Amino acid sequence: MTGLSAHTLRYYEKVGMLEGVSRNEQGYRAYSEADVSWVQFLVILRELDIPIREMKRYSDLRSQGPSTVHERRLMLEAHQSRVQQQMQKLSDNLGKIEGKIQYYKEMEEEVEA
Amino acid sequence: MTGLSAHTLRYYEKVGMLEGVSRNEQGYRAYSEADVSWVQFLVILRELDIPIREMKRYSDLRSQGPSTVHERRLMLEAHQSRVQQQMQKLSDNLGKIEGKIQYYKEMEEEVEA
DNA sequence: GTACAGCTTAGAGCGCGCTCTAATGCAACT
DNA sequence: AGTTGCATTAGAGCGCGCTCTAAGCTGTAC
Repeated sequence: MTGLSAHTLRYYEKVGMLEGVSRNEQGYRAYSEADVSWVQFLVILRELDIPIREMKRYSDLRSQGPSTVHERRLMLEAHQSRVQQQMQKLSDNLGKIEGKIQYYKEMEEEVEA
Repeated sequence: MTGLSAHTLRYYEKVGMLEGVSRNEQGYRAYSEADVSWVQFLVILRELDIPIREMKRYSDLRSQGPSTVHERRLMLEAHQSRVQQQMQKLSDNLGKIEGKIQYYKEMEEEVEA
């Protein structure tokens, strides 16, 4: 449901980003819908290249309740602008690569001609 | 000039992405302008998250001369489309984060009110 | 003369984010 | 009763891309 392996879910729990997962009679984990949504959000953060310790920090704030909403927003905004810069950089570099590709295409045509 | 540390330049040389750097009388490396341009290109590839072994493969092709131009272009095009997809994903995820930020803003306003 | 800065090398070490192992236990199927 | 399959845990291991160490050599400044 989240695309993460069981191993990775255990790991996320171990580092403290995933707390309060309930257990069934046999002691097996029973993930709630809320757990799944939370992990899905963690996956988004991970895909934005946010380091585990930042995700952990965010989790801790979330556990502390609504009083931390402002700080959480600041964190998200900081990463938002970081990712925007990264995308700009990727775009610039893609442009340079595109130039090289065009150059190679010309070379290939000359060889054919 | 490239933003890389001396250690990293040695490392790139060791893994075979940077060959034929000439030496002066004392056996010290003397990087040519061509060397610098090449390293700057490697830095672009690295910033596009191209793995070292791919960069090494590209270097090997380059060493083999103009006959490998076509294959080099294919490699660049493959990474180009991969990066484009990655940027799309980043953009999607930024949208989700933006939604959360707006939600937090509303929560903060309600607390104030 | 000697201290210092900066180069050389092979190889060790590190931080990250998983990923896997090994030993054990429980539940269901044959 | 035995086999299979999936869960549990603590902790080890891995691949990546550096990053640093240690020991030694050379040229320059004082």
